[in-house]
Amino acid sequence: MANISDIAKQAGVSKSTVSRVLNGHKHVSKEKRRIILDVMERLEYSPNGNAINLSRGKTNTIGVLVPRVGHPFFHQLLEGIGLVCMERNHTLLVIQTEHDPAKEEASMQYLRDKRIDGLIIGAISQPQLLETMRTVGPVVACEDHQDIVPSLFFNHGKAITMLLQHVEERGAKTVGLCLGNPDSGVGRVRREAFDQYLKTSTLCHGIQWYADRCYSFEDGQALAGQLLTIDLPDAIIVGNDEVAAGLIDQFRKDGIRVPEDIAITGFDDVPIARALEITTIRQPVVMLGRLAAEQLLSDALNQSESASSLLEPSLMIRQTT
Amino acid sequence: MANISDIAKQAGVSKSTVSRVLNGHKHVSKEKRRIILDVMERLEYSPNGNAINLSRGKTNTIGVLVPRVGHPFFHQLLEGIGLVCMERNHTLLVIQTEHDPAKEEASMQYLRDKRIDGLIIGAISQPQLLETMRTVGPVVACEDHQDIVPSLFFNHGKAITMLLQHVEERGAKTVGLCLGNPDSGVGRVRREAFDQYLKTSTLCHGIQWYADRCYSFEDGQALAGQLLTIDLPDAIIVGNDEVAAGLIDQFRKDGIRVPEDIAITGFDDVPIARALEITTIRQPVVMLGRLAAEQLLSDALNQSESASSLLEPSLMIRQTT
DNA sequence: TTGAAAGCGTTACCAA
DNA sequence: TTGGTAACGCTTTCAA
Repeated sequence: MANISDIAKQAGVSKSTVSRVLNGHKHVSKEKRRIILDVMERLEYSPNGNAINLSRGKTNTIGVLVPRVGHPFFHQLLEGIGLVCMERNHTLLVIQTEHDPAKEEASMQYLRDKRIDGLIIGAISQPQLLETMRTVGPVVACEDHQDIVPSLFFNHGKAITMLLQHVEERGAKTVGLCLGNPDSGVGRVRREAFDQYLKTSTLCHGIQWYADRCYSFEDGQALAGQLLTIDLPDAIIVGNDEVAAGLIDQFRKDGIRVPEDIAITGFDDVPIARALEITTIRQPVVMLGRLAAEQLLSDALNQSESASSLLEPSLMIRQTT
Repeated sequence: MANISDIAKQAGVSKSTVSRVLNGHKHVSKEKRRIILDVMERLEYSPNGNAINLSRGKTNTIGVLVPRVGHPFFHQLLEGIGLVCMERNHTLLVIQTEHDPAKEEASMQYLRDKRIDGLIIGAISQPQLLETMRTVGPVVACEDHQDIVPSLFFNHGKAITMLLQHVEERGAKTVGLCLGNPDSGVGRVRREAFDQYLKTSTLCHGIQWYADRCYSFEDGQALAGQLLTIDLPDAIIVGNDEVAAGLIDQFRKDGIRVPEDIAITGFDDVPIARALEITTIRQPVVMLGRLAAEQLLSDALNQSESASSLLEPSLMIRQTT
């Protein structure tokens, strides 16, 4: 593979001059520029990205930390981030943590490493890591960690409150809760809002109606099975549409009527929620991804103060409540 | 930020020795190793990734080309690839093309660039590009381009045949077809298999029962509306579970019974297909991602001959046929 | 407008 | 077991 020296030699100029045309600098004579471009063409020259990165001290690459790209929230987030990357000529490095603390910690290495210019946190189970991360490079979170790093996130607390209010209005006296990862920022916020709401309401909750680490349709089906062995609550708030769908599916198979016997709410408004007419929360996740990426990029360029902001959810009322 | 020279100086050894402990080489005295590690700790040293990449001539990073990460097929593929990357200590660079030819072409740059060690093609609209790509670095495709590059892909033709055979056995005399992008490789293969089957069977198809560019739940609902203005076929083969779900949903709302009045099949076996009990085709997409990544990595290491292979679909018979 | 040379932070070869 | 030094391929500063 030809390198910059080969080009310089063949064109009869110095590396500096070649570098100048490479970077579109002025102050290069028309003739030399033409010769250099010719030689490049002839030798099928292509600059080495790592050398550029090393020399410039930056990579035009941003990393994003997600537990799993298959999860609807995260792949929508990735899509938004990816779009901004395209527009602004950046590259997207995806780090899947599978909620593994060790992997979360290892991800910091990329930043330290200088292999990425900045990092977007999709979700993190050890927020304390953020303290160190932000000393290593620009970080933006898509969960509420605004006391530590700039954060853009949905008002999950408000969403939970809206759901509880809604099922209560529909006449529920008892309510269950099913979360994904209870240790994530989102998990904790949801849990807190749930507990908070109950304190000021006559709605009842008992530990037998609590579950977590439910992520899939099948997890929902399994949960339905468990719930059937006890008295059902009047309503259950589920942190994810697919899990809600699994619950509904299994309940109906077992002759439990939704919403008459139990009201069920989902989260995210993915297609399955529309198909099953699930009452759920809609959030513009792709947009969140875009905003986070834009924030990070302008941050990395010191173009603006880093700010946090809270995006509002909307309640989609359908047939399961 | 401390670099390797700083460490060497403070530890009173040469860069070479530091490099040796960094890479876990033997032939370093216990004592020096300890001193060096101490200094590293004290200075919070972290090696520069770009320098390593440049020096080694490789990055332990693989790229993957997808139209859109939000599409179910592609995010499942990404998930599989991502898992292998984790296991084998590699990093995943995601390139979203949005079907844009210019972006597909630009993606080659990463390979040329040496910023990635290999490239996985999720989908590409200009297969001729692959000719050049494979001269630039290792490439594996997840569509059928086996005449050009190693390819791992599903047998879509077989899947269509299985579906047609199944609905015919169930008594269908007339059948419709609904595709996504008819110009994609997958679209063409499916169409061809469909036409082929009809030639050797008494099943009937008419142009009024054909549709394409249907991608979403809503597209399915709209299609149901259109079909209702004409005589329904006995069965319809739909290229995507979400579209099938939309069809079913709208039909049921309009009092059409599925499968009695019309049998409907989907494709992909995503959660919505399980929720609605849709007869569909299951393809282990995450596994395809894993296999492709493993193929690429062993390829990049010259560990094996590059081979292509055809993965078999399975028919999931449920309640809509 | 051009070129020489000093980085950038590693690895790896060759001697010692 | 160690160290010196030449790569790796580019950018950038300083002089000319």
